[in-house]
Amino acid sequence: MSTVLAESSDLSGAEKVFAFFRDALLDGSLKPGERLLGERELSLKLGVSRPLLREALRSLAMLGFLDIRHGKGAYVRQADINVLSDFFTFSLAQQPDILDDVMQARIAIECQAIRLACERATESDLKRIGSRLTQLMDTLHDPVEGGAADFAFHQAIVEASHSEALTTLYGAIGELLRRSHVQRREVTISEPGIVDYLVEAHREVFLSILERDANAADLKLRDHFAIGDEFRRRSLISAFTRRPQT
Amino acid sequence: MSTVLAESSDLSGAEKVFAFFRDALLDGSLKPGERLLGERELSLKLGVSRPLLREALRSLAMLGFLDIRHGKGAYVRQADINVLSDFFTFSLAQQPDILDDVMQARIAIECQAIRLACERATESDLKRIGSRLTQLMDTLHDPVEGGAADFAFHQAIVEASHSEALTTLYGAIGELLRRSHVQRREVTISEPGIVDYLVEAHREVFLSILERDANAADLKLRDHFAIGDEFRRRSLISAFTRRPQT
DNA sequence: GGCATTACAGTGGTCAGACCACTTGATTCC
DNA sequence: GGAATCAAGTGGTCTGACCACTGTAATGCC
Repeated sequence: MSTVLAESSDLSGAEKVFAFFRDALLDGSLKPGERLLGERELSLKLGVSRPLLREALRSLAMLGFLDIRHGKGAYVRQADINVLSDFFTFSLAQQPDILDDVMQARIAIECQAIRLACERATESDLKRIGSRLTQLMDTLHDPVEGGAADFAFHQAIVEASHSEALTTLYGAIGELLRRSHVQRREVTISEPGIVDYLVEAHREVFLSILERDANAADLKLRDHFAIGDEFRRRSLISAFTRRPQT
Repeated sequence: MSTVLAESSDLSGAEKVFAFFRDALLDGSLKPGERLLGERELSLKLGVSRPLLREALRSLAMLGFLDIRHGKGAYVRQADINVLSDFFTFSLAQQPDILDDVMQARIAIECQAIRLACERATESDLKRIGSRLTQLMDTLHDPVEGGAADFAFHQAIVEASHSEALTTLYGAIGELLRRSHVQRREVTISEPGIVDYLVEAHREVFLSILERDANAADLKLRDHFAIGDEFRRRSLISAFTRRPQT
């Protein structure tokens, strides 16, 4: 570390801090699981202010290299696929028309997840899905809460897959999906038959998991999505039909 | 933004800031190329201290979403997915278990993508997939190049889906998938019948896209994955059977 | 009038010191 | 022995100050 300081006479404070971490991680003096010095002590050692050190620590935590615990300290961690979460939320948010297209990612993940859920779901998983289904039934007439409950139901299915990759990817686009759910609810809320559809479709999806037939569950879920699209299409046609009379 | 502030009475300062950026990017009020308010003004608007805002800004800059210029301001930039691939190369190389689970993400994305490719693939897409198939055929006996060509073939299918969400997700785990391909090739290279299987399976997948039957293509691809798993399972059994004789 | 220099406003970069919230271990009390 | 309290050390956040950079406007010189 004294070597780093000797070399860093022309580095900015931030560069100095990042160089310290880069070198320590690469030369193995900092390993996963190890705890860093406290912020006050480390900022003194590195010759920078504590807020500046915090900027660097927060950045490294966001990149998944550190795990910062309030009251305990900062720990070096093995970065894993969970770091995807923040990146995706911001990355996909910058794409135009993402709320429509993200539906494809949703279908991809959920249809594979429900197959796995048929094989892997525990009693605890099934209870949670059932509970989310109840909550969904209780919020059918409210687009915002209903959309959120709808998302939570589907998320419970993905979690029942017990695939870290699928769960993480789904979580990464979770905010986009929740917004997509709410948007679809708002658009279709006045369509005749929508409430009956929501009740039946979600109940049948749940039953298909209980029956543990992966192919049937996949098909049932795709039907759910296709009919949802049909309601949305009808709603758009209705809106178009009504407009010239306004 | 006032809505965000009204909702955020129980959020920490940092959470408030990140929620602001997430929402601004999602609702399009912040677009790539746009300049943020100055730190002093923005921290006042968000009701947080300037050092705290700087922590968030530095983090977002590290992730590639902002470009901070001394004396000029901070600008929103389009995140580059290649940043994440580099990150994976460095960070996940030590996590062998991820290669198995990420297969579920691969199946999810590819099976949905191939359905869309049957509907949406252009002549140019089909040409590219065909060209990748030829390359795959030319590298059957080399695990490294063959694995890479195999990955490129599948990636071309995902691109032919013309879904930004699927393409982005696939690209982000692309390095992991390429490694997974190579690993599977290395493990199965000595299995009898592997070459014939690789030839037939990939040709049939390509033909299924040409026939534009989404359900059949999905099934064909799942068969491809299942048989690949069988070869891998056989290879593991062979290795186990041979070991006691060594 | 055109060019060069200087000053100023606004920007980010960093600092010191203070206070709040959380965690953990030690001590005291019942 | 168990529960409650306290203290030390941790991270989380704040205020206010000053430094470095950028760009524009004003001023002076030719």
